[in-house]
Amino acid sequence: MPKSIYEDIYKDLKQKIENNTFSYQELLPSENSLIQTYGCSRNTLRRAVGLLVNDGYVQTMQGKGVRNIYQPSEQTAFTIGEIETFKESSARNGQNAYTHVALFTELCINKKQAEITGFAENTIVYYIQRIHYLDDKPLIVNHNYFLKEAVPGLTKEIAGESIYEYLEKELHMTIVNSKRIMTVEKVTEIDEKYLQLNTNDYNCVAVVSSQTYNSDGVMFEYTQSRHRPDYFRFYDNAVRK
Amino acid sequence: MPKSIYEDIYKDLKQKIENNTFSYQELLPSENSLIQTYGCSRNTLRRAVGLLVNDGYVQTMQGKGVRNIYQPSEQTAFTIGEIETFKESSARNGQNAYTHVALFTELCINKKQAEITGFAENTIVYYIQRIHYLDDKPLIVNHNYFLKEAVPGLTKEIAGESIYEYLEKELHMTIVNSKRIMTVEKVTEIDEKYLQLNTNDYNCVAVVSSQTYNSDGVMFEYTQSRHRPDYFRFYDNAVRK
DNA sequence: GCCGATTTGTCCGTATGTATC
DNA sequence: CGATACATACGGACAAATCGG
Repeated sequence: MPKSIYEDIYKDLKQKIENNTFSYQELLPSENSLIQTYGCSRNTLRRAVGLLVNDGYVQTMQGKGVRNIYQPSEQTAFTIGEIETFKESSARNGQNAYTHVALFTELCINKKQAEITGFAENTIVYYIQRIHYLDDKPLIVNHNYFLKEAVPGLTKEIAGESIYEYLEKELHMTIVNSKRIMTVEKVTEIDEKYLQLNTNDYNCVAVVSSQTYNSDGVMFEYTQSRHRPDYFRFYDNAVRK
Repeated sequence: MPKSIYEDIYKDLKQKIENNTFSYQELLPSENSLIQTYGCSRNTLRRAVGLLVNDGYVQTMQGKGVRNIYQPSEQTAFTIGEIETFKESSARNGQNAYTHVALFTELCINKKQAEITGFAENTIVYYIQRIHYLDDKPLIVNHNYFLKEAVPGLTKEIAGESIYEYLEKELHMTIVNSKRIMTVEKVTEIDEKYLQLNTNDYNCVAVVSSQTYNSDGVMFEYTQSRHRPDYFRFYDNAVRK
């Protein structure tokens, strides 16, 4: 069931680029010819191409054309860059994922936690500690705070599978956007315990803190993900306005 | 000299949001009323709003309206998230910046360097080592590789000021996009020397590797920025498609 | 639950401007 | 200079989601 035309065109072009239909630095067919092939309007096609620009796949040049600047990223243990779950991301990389739930409890946000998470004081949340394994190697320690009233019926069992799958399929919640901050922090005792880090080797972890909003505009999740530094990569493409 | 209407509207709305014209979680005026106030077409207005969505400033909800979800970020030593120079960024944060050029030389890319940088073997580049200070504190060690033929006339003196200012104002080059990868790496001898790091404290640095393209579609720069972990922050906003 | 008004989302056609070749 | 290609802007039409009566 196709949702929108521009999305279909975007996906089609994206796949063509990934399959090396166009070689690196080659110009794509012009807007007009793509309009012909897809039988759509100019705006619609431009919208699709705009998404590719954001992805860093192509570069548009006024008067010249659209240049393919896609280079397949070298194989890597773990990549981010969009909102995607651990399960999705590991499946995409063809690896074997497993999640261990170390803690599942309710919590009433205190003043200090309110400052960190962005939840109001005295809010009731589920606090979950999870460790994500990839090919039997512990890579990430996750500290999740979910607004209780926004995620009713969440259980430890669900947390062991995929929370987002539950939210989207069962609760029909739509995740819209996620603000993230990347930092580097000293290893804590918890990190050391679960990530099996030798502090003579690395004494830091890569930390991604995120606030996630649903389609009702409520921030329903604060998560701190603490990554093994040697398996952490964060891809990004910046476009100068 | 205003460039485009949608950009002006975007900047105006952005500023209004930053100045708390709308409170957190409040709905902005509807599209129709904004069209009236700006006297523009619907598409133009929607384009401006779309940029705010990408910035994580607002969230659009079909049938409801546009909600302000901007929260001013706590004061921080150094932030990235767009293409901006060290000079711009430090000025924005109201701090005193200084750049020391430790090395300025020409280099012929060998096989190993080709793999790292993405430049072809035997390419001639300028290789520059720079240390960025903020309020007399060394924060970043930069390893720049600039394609020589793309940046003629680059000197050590320019490198001490702002290379990008030179590229844009003197050479009239337009920087278009920049692919970046964030990782965490062990401290090297060079890092230790220049960043005055105590390895008992932190033995890692935050590394941002970037490939930058100009409007001719040439990758003219590869840079590896090695940041003091305690002053490093990377902001990002992901929008689910 | 239905209906109409409001609001955002998608799509189209067209006109004009600007950069490149 | 003209042809080509992307960039901006406008106006209109219909769809989908929301909300209030």
